Amino acid sequence: MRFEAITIKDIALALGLSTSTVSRALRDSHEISPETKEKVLSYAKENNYKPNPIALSLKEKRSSSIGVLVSEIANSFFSQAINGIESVAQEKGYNVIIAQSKEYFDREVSSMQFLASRSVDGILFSVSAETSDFTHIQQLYNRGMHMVSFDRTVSFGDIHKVSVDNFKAAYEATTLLINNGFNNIACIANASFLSITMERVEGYKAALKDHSIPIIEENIGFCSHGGLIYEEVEEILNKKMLGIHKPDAILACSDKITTNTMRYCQVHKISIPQEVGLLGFSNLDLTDLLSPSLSVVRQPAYEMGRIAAELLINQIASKRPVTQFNNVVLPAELHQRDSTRKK
Amino acid sequence: MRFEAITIKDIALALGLSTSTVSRALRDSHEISPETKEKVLSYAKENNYKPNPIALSLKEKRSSSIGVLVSEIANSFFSQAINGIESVAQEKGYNVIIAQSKEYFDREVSSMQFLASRSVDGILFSVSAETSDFTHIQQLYNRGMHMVSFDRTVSFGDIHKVSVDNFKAAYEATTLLINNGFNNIACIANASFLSITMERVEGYKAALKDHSIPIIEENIGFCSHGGLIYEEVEEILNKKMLGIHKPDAILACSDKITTNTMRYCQVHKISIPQEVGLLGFSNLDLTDLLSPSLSVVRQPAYEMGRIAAELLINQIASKRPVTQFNNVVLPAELHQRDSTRKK
DNA sequence: CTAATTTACGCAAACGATACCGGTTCATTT
DNA sequence: AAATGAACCGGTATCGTTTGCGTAAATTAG
Repeated sequence: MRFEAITIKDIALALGLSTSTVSRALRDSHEISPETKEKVLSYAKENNYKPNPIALSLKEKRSSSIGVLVSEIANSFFSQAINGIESVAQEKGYNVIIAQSKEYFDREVSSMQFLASRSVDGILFSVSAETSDFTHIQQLYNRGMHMVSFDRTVSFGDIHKVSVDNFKAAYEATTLLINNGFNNIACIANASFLSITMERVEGYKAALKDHSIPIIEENIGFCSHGGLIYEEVEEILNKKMLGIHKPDAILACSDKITTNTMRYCQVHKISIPQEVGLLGFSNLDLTDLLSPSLSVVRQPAYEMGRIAAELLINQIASKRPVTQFNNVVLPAELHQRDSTRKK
Repeated sequence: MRFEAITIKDIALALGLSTSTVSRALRDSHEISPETKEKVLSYAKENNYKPNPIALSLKEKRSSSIGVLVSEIANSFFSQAINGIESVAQEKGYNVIIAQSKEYFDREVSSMQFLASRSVDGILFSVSAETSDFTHIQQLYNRGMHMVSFDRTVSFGDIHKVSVDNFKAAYEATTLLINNGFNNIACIANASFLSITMERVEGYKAALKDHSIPIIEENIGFCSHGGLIYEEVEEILNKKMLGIHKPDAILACSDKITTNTMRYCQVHKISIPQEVGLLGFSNLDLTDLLSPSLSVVRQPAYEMGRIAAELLINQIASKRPVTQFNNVVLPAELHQRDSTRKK
């Protein structure tokens, strides 16, 4: 037994009408008599008629679904962002179809193609750690796909973007470390070409400069695969912690890097904040329960998801082609806790 | 400019063939000459032809998409499970459409209706904390919707189920607490009628019984809204911790309850494990970095998602109606850490 | 009372792809 | 030489819905 719903044809047959009359009655057309309307409407209600969205999609050339492409779902920042996206989509009657790149460029390309081929009306995306080339995105975009870039945004111009003020967040985080007495601060960031990486590293550098602290390039590390696996972060931290300029504090520039750095310190018995201070970007909601409690930059992930989804759906629903592109920049929150408080 | 893809009709027109010939050529039918096939195939490749999945869905009466209904995406267990589901779906060419109940019965019903009305081919679900009545699920199921129940399973019979051995997990967790010298153990669980709650509480009780420890009903608390918000857990813990039988250990029976219990102890300055031991179900991957490091029951969430998705997709693809229903029960992992080690 | 207009509905095409039912060539068999 | 049968391809209905157009009956205007 297959799952089958009642169709307009069934209603027409049952009531001795044509499908077009039924269709118009359901859409409350003026050229259907009140009595017929009433008959159709009540019959439809009784039999729980729901228009077939697939037939509608074929006809209207739109699917009422949006795709979301992120590097990893099981990541507090992205799952919160998806949460926001889903809430807006639900309100506006859209499906959310999710796909993951797992930080691989190839998987990003194929996932995006997958979404496009599944006729989503638009795509919300945050690029993978391996993505420095945006042609696959731009091609899709130029062919008319509605797209909104969030978090790790793209460099080309005419597209809505939603992110936090990464420069300011990193600047203030670094300043906090400096004000707490740390002066040899390492910065472990994501892949070097990502927007968030460049902005955060710039904020880090600017804070050092404004406090007359020399910028040491060896103090900056990049995780070319997003710090997704522990070993990647370990390798980079080994270079810093066993190097000549052993830092007295670390600024960890993403969720995964932060937790993996914490793990590194535990594994290698490096005490925080005595031996090294730690401040990380993180959206976990129990960073205050960690040992030590962790100073963090928290991004408004849920809000970012909501805004990005609203921009996308508005763009999809807009009659005229959109020419005004927003670059929404939200403030991040800085929470000071024990991991940056020298005894 | 709208996003438009090339269709079979375009190919037919360009090559001076009929749509049916093109269709057959693309599907490698034997009744198309090799030359024609070659022409069609190369033209299709050149112009990046992708069959329109919506048209296919309408014709074949299947959408190649599955729905996932969970209480909350931003929850480590569910995001990992969705991760597993998505990986299988990707392999088999299915979309994953997600919906959240937020632990509300009403939202579960409407979300499930939403998924059904969007013509998903099947639904993977874990019921909300408020769901004691399964008629909305059973109705959909009886109308022929393919469904697989995971984690918080349903009570009716003929349906695939995937879960962990909750009884055993709770039994062993409780036994660990007992063996570590705790003997007045509170159990804070999810809503009382959920499968996972009943099984875990039974496991807890059985362990007490087997160790000749009396079962005190006041030591058992239920979070009727899943412990999603802190205040709910706080209220229940207040009753236990300020009551007559103040427990010396707590078994927290879900992700959210575990972290909120930990938060409670911090807020109320209750030292773990000195004043109270804590062992919780949790799928966070930094419970070892908490203060103190947390003893946990960890569920194979990714694996559960994979298995559930495979069962569902196999059922969808099956020609004959499925009569054999699996009840997959996986083992959970018990990790002993400091939160259960009395000094 | 005729002519014009309105009302209320049906017919059929369209969206993209598939599949059944034919039909037209040739080559092979009796 | 006629019949059979592959081989190859086109026409068309179909999925469920919307919509432009056509048209009969009913109403109104002149």
